[in-house]
Amino acid sequence: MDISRLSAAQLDRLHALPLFHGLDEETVRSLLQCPEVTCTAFSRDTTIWQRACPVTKLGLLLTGTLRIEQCDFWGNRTILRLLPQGNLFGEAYALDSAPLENDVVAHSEATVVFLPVSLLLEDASPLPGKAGTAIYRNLLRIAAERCRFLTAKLSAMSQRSTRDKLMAYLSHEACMQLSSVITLPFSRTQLADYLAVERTGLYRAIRSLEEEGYIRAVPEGFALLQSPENPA
Amino acid sequence: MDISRLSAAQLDRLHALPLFHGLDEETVRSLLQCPEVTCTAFSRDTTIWQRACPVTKLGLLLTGTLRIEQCDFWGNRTILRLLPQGNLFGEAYALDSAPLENDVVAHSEATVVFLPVSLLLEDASPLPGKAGTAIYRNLLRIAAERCRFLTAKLSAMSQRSTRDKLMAYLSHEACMQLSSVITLPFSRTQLADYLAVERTGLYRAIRSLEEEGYIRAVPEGFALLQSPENPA
DNA sequence: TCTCATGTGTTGAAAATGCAACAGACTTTT
DNA sequence: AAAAGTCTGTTGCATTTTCAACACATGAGA
Repeated sequence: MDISRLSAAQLDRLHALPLFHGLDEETVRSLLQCPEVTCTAFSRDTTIWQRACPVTKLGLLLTGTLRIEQCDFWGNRTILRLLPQGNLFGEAYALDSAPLENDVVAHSEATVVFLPVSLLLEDASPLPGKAGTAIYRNLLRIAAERCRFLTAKLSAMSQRSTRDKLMAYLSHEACMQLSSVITLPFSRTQLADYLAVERTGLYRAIRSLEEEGYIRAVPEGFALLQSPENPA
Repeated sequence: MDISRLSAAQLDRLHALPLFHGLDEETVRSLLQCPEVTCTAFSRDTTIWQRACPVTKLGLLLTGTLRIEQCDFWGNRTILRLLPQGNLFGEAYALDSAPLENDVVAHSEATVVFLPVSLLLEDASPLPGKAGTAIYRNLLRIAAERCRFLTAKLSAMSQRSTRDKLMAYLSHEACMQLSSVITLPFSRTQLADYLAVERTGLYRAIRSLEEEGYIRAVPEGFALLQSPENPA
């Protein structure tokens, strides 16, 4: 699919991505019109990239959802995460010329814009100096944010029990949302998947924390209580 | 402590860091001699950075070990990880002006060189054009590698059982080491901490995988077997 | 309206995990 | 050479987690 066939709304959405922050519209447009920039539509369950393949392009997921999968040594497949619309993917591999460690599959119909890293980073980049620096800075921001997110998740997941994972997660969310009353971005079922615990076990943990007065369920989320209030 | 009081060996070690890859010695030396670059010695258990403080410098751990800690909403402290000599730290926060989410403490006596990000990234950076680009590229590489590492660890930790965490870890190591016979970088006790599982549970998992013929213990590591060889 | 699918919340029983305690091998210190 | 410390590997037992099976509410579609 040709990049020029994208709708104006799609181009606007592309331009609004954090990757292009600080770049003027004209620069982005001319970048996207380079012949090396491609746009492909994938139908459901099509493999976009496979493990071990060298990644030289950044992927910009314009529409649809992708699935990051992994097969282990013995052939067992796991779904690592779903990538919603608007996300950048592959940057951790493309920026470091590292072989891909998992498979990227279209989870629904999806449209992806591929941007060769050489266009952005090489000395041959067509970007004028200022714009090149802005892209670098944006990429660094994106990578830094990803690291912080992964570290936070890892610190919750390092807890031994479901109960402690939940507490770590809530605690972190309270910091992020700057409030001791927090709104969950997930359903409870999704929260269980996110924390990689059994849904039913999560319910049990919620109940016991409530009974001990550490948290209180509120619509859409939880309130964190400073110390046990109504000990049984 | 003045940067100029560092020994030649220490300067060499600094220069060899991935952050300065591709930069000539002269550039690195002049960068380090900027008055904004500082070097501090910390004694054991001193807090270097505290949660929520704005981080504007990269830390280069020249000697010693640091400890990354976290306190949750209810005051429980956890050690997230230890940072060995030679590591860069704080970059995920400094590069994105994000407030720190945990505490950094000297685990042993430690020497740290602080490099304000403004020296590296701002338009006012004293680095000549080429060198500035090289630093950007190095920072991106470092961040990308960190992301890949964290993602890999997260994918092992997302497994529900100790057994599956171990299999995921071994499977990944086999890929990295390009061999089905892998060398562990840890003792088994450390491996248990790394995977955030009980040491004794890990032993049980190892035994059962061995009995079922999936793996075989070899000196310093494990051999992965394609399929059950000696089913009980 | 009825059905089908999906999310919520609960439970009992089986299996896995975490904990505490132990014995042996090996090092370092005294 | 004895003592103290650390790392390995094992086990029993209490607790937690998972699994499978429920009942119930809600929303979409026929």
